[in-house]
Amino acid sequence: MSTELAKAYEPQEVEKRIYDFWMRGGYFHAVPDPEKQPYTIVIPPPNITGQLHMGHALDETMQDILIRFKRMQGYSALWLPGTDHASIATEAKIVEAMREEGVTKEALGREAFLERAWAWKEKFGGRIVEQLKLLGSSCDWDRLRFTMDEGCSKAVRHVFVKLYEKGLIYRGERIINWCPNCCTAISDAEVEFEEKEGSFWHLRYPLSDGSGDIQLATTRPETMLGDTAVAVHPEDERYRHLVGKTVILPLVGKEIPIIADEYVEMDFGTGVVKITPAHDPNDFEVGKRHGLEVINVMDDRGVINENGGKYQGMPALEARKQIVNDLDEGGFLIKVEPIRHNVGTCSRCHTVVEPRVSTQWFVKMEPLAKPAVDAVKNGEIRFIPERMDKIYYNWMENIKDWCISRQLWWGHRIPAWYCEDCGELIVSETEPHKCPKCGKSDLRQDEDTLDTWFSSALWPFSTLGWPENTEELKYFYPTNTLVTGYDIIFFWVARMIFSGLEHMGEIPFNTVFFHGLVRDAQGRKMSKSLGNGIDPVEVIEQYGADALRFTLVTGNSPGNDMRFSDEKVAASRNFANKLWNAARFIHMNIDGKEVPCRLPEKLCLEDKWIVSRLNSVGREMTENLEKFELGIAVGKLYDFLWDDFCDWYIELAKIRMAGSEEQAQGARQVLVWVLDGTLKLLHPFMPFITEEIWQSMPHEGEALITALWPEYRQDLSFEEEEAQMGKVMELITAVRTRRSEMNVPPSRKAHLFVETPDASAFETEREAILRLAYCSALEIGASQSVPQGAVTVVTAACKGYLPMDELVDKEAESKRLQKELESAKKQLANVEAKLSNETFLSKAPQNVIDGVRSNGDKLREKVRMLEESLKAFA
RNA sequence: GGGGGCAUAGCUCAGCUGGUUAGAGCACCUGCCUUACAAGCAGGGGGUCAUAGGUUCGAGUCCUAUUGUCCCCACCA
Repeated sequence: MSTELAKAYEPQEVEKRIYDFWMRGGYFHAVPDPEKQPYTIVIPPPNITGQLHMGHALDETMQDILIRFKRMQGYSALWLPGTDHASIATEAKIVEAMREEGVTKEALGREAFLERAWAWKEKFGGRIVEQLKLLGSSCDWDRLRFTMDEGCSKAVRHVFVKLYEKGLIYRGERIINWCPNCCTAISDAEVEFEEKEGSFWHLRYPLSDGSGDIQLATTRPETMLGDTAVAVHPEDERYRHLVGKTVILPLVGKEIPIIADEYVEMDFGTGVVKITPAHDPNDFEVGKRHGLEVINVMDDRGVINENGGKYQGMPALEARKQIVNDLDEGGFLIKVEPIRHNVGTCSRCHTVVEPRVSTQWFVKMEPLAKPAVDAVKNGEIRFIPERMDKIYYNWMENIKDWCISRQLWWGHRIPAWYCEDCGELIVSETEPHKCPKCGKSDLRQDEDTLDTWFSSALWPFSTLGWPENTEELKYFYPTNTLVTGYDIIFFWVARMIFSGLEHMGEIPFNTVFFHGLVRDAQGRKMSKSLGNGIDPVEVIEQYGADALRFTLVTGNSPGNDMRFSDEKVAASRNFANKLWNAARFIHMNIDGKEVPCRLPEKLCLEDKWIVSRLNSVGREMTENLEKFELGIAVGKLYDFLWDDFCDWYIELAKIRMAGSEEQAQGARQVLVWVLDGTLKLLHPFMPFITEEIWQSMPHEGEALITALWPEYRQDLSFEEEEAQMGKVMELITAVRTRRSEMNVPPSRKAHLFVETPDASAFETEREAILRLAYCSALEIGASQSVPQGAVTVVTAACKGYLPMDELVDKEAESKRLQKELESAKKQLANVEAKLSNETFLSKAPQNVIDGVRSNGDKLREKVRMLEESLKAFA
């Protein structure tokens, strides 16, 4: 960078070059280092099929900020990257691509399909990684992992076998959620309820003894083919006499019992429920209690099977039509009502889920959930924001067993084999060659694969080499912070917690930092169907990665959703540009000169002020960052850089640049030093521009990314000077305001008289006042004889007069002073009321009382001065 | 049915453990090309902090209720 460069910061060229520089330097690589403390973040692995979206951008930005911060603080900071195979999502995409070629999975066969899938992974798995780099993510790319790589797969098999042997994984026939489109079982967490318009069919089931009928209603008439009972509430007087009797199931002609079960709600509908154990979770439970037969009437594709009689071969919806029609003709249909009800859909494809009895693999959750709840309750793991605790408890405490088998090919194949000969089930980490029971070698591996979240649950330790006890695992586990969206607390966070506790005997991370969703400018969720998604890559191209990052963390608090708009990015870009130009200004003044990045021996008032401000901003930011208040932290630096450094300090420095060489050199060094500190504090948020500028400035060390984070220094805290400078700034602002109100252009300078009991600060900053308050001359003293009718400005520390008689509307000026006096008096009255309040004085902390007292003193002085000025008009 | 978030300037939002006169960005108004930056500079207007109670010396901040709004979980056939 040099002064010849563009007036505006151009990120496009800089970012690529700086990222290469970091990569070449190996700065992202973290190793176990006994001299340092470890700090670890594992990335929430993005799907290999995915493209970078704003959610990722937010997620990665937060992680990168934390990692860069910790790295600069001297930790061995590991950010471990990787990607997820996303079994169901990826398989669906591949199948879809194949359909366009006219190829089906079945025609291709398992092996050939998997070849395609791996090719797909090679082709697209790298894309998202490249996009993460555009954001500036300082991941340790040497450690890039994939949930289906050898190590992770080994961990998966190990865990499966271990849990099976402990009895925590079992295979069994249960009612599960079946997606007829994806053609696989899915877990409860993968079902999304959507409110849909439906119909409520009221039916009549005749009693077998011919004594009448019983009426009930259903939203899914096609399941009646599998009805094995009709249920009423045991205390329902209306039906008590019917319990134990049977009805003839219409269309099927089978005799089924009327049973009593408390599950039935008397007040809902007719108080009679048809029971279909094979196709409804509640009915399944009822069926178990009453020993009812379970008749599955649908196949994998949601087509009526051989149990459906004449309806066999019809897809469910078609069967529904036909059945309703037949019921009507048979006189079994009473009426049809429209109804809005919640329907479970597949979270991936939004097909209506079919509850269905099927043999699947499950993880027994209760024993795993308990310690996982305790870890959060006892504070070992902390959620930010805290309210996420409740969501977590609520889920974990009502958890059902986790269905982990999927009828898919892309994923970790279940390490279970069946002996074709004796039927023995063998669960093993490695492929068995003969049956341990009968000794035959005719073994067949289970066809199913595991839920994709089964492998991601192991991510914090499988990526560090587990089940081997590697150096990395010992050093970096447990990890420190997990950054993720609140939407995957169940899918992922909860499962990592119980997995870590179960397999490592230790929590996987101590803090979970949740962020919200990035919404569009109108507050809508970004989605493909709405077409309102904003591509982070395009934003980076237009405004730069730093501007995007800054936008994503500014002005929002943990766990809350945020709106994203072009205007916000533009504002962030402007901030980057502001910094760029401050650096250009400094270059103008130091290029060709010997200026070390070191404070000069002698600091003047404004130097001490800015140094002290930077010092305390640094301390506050450190505190904020440690509390994960990223937005607050960066906000403070924004104000410091823009308001204090640019608008005041640089303006003040210009005066000294034109002064003696000694003055100029002092200013140059302070400029360089303060900029250096600012760049360090800003680096985690805006890594590219800060590194670029830092490299061009006098500095110590080879890269900003590894520079030391500024520590608070007591010797650089100058409270008195900050107060003195404050007085001067207040006067300058007051004069500017008065001039502006009178529409006096800066070109028209005026004489300024300053009356103050303590002139020292004003004397010290004489030149600054002259220049920044647009003065032609300046007189400072304990008292001033001022020409009649001068404009008055009153601050807490002084009174200023501007003899601009001809511009002054005497009456208006008098009124204005009167108004200002009243306001000051009102405030003073407030303060005095407080100070005469005994309970306030006895109960409020001393520092608050002192604050009020000193404010009272200031106000009294101000009132006095205003009254005096007003007299001049009388 | 259960749980939670949000409600602060025209708009988008900050406001950490309660403590002087409630802030920012954008938008708006006025004046400035003051040789770092017009993506800028200097000023300005604009808020009874959703409503009603309560706790407290003191409430945007804590408690209760109400209204509006968004979300999560469960799910009635």
